[in-house]
Amino acid sequence: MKNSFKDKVYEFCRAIPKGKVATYGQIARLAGKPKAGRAVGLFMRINSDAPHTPCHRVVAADGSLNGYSGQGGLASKRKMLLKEGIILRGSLVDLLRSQWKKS
DNA sequence: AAAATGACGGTGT
DNA sequence: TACACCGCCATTT
Repeated sequence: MKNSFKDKVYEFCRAIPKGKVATYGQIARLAGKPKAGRAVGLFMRINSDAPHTPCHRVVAADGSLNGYSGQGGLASKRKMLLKEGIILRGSLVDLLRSQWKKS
């Protein structure tokens, strides 16, 4: 209920536009803790995963899909990203073209 | 208060 | 590109 780091993470997570992806480190940075990427991933995992928060649009710094607690796991995540127009290079996301940039 | 946990990031090999 | 190691952090027990 507080405006804690965790809440900010979810907030930014929801701010990711369709067709774009963000890295854990980027969200952490926006939340004010550039090195808290680890914590960010932790929050994604405990999150309700449902469309409430598009945690599937969050990938690792190199574009690799590390994990997904949602249904289907990584396989489903990859599929969703592809469907949203995000370019996938094998198991890696083409960050050069699909990484979200905060205006 | 201290220890354990984990969907990370960067660097070196 | 893949793998191993270390450093960093918030939350929970």
